This record gives sequence, C-alpha cells and structure tokens, in this order.
Amino acid sequence: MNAEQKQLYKLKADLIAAMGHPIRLAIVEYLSNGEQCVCDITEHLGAERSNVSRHLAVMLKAGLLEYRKDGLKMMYTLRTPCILKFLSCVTEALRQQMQSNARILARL
Amino acid sequence: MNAEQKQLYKLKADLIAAMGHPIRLAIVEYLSNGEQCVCDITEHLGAERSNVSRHLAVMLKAGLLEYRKDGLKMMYTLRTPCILKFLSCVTEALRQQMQSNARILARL
DNA sequence: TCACTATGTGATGGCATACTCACGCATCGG
DNA sequence: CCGATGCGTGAGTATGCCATCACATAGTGA
Repeated sequence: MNAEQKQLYKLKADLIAAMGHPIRLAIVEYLSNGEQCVCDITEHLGAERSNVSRHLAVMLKAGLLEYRKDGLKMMYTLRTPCILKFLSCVTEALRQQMQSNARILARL
Repeated sequence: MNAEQKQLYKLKADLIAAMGHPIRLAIVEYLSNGEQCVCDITEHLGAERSNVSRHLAVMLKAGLLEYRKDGLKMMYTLRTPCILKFLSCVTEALRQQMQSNARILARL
C-alpha cells in the first residue's frame, strides 16, 4: 500500500467515524426529514445542548452537513442525500448480523 | 427518543465505528478478495503485526469478520458481503463531497 | 525434543474524544 | 437600551483508543 492509498483510506475512515456515534447517527436520521434548527434537534434527542452543538460541529467539519443562519436559529441540513443510502446499508447489515446470531443461538 | 431507540443507535454506531479507522477499512477491502491470513494482511498493509491483530479483534467483536484456524495460520473472512455495498456508499459519498468542494473552489 | 513460524495479549505512554459547566456573543421583541 | 432566546466555545475531567514492546502460546517440521 502506497502513501496515496493510505491517504484515501484516511479520508474514508474520517467520513465513517463522523457517523460512528449514537448521537450523531440520530442527528443524521432526524435531518432526513429536512432542515432543522439546533433547538429542535436538541429537544428531539433529549441531550445536552452544548453537546449537540459539538457533534454538529464534528459532522460539519467532516462535510456531512451544511448550515445557514435564520434569525436567531442555525438551520442544519444533510449535505449529501447519499448518506441515507449509507445508513440503510448499516441497518441491513445489522439485521443480517442479528439473524445470524439468532440462528447460532437456536442451536443451543 | 426512548431508551430502545437509543440502544438501536448505539448498536448501529458501534458497527460503523468498527469501520471508522484507516487500517480496518483497508483490511475490509483486502478481505473482499476472499479469505486471508494475518501474515498476508500484515504484509499487504505494511503495518505492525500486533496492531493488525488488534484491529482484527475489534472487527471480530463487532461481528464484521469470521475466522478459522488453518494450521499455524488464522484465516479471516468478511461475515456479511453487505459490508462491501456499505463501502461503495462511502466511496460515492466521498466523491460527491469532493466534487462539491471543487465547485466551491472554482468560484474563487 | 528443539528451533522456528504465526498469532494473540498484557502493559504502557500518548493522544483524542465525550461530556458538562460556565460564559460570551448575536439577534429579536419591546 | 434591556431582557430573553439560541447558539457556540474555552476549561476541565473522565474515558477510551491506538501504537508499540515484550512476552506467551500453539503448531510445524526436522
């Protein structure tokens, strides 16, 4: 593996890691309904506001989100709808995994 | 969000996090060619052997991989082919992101 | 039995992340 | 101008992750 390939893996890994957290995952899913402000996201998650703000910053930096100002509020949106397809892959993988586990358990 | 939903997000996030690392990503891609032993993976990556071993353990625990013993060697395989579809989504998202960045840069 | 190979794992140091609290800044309504 | 609201961010702490070294284990072949 040359340096260029390593760099590419790093980019991909960073993108993935930006979603590898329960709160961030929940935010992405919530944003699939369209643009939302921080206050609504916070209320929906039932999490600490400053913490949500930090997670939003992480995803913003990773390029997953976009935002715009609307008066007092900051409105966040998903940057690439592709991300949702990504998430459906995860759900499917999780389902397959659990079914596989269930089969193993059934043999006990 | 109730506790059950949070648990679900945690499961998904753990699955995602298990891939959110350059080395682990490279391993998954390498394993898409089929079963490989630790020695070959290590050589292909050019990484520290014990480090590779640890990353394999992480993915094993996350349910991404399976392994079997073959003499001295431990052979690892991808558990769910679905993971590859997942990765192609990441690649596509990264491409979209970079194209988007390129458009923004073009306006300078 | 003895060297050698392939692999996993405990210990450790360094670094990044997550969360909370407190505060500051910008904006809006009056 | 003032209070209230929405939001970001510095500081501090706790926790976890990562890479590395050293060592232990298991199988292999002579």
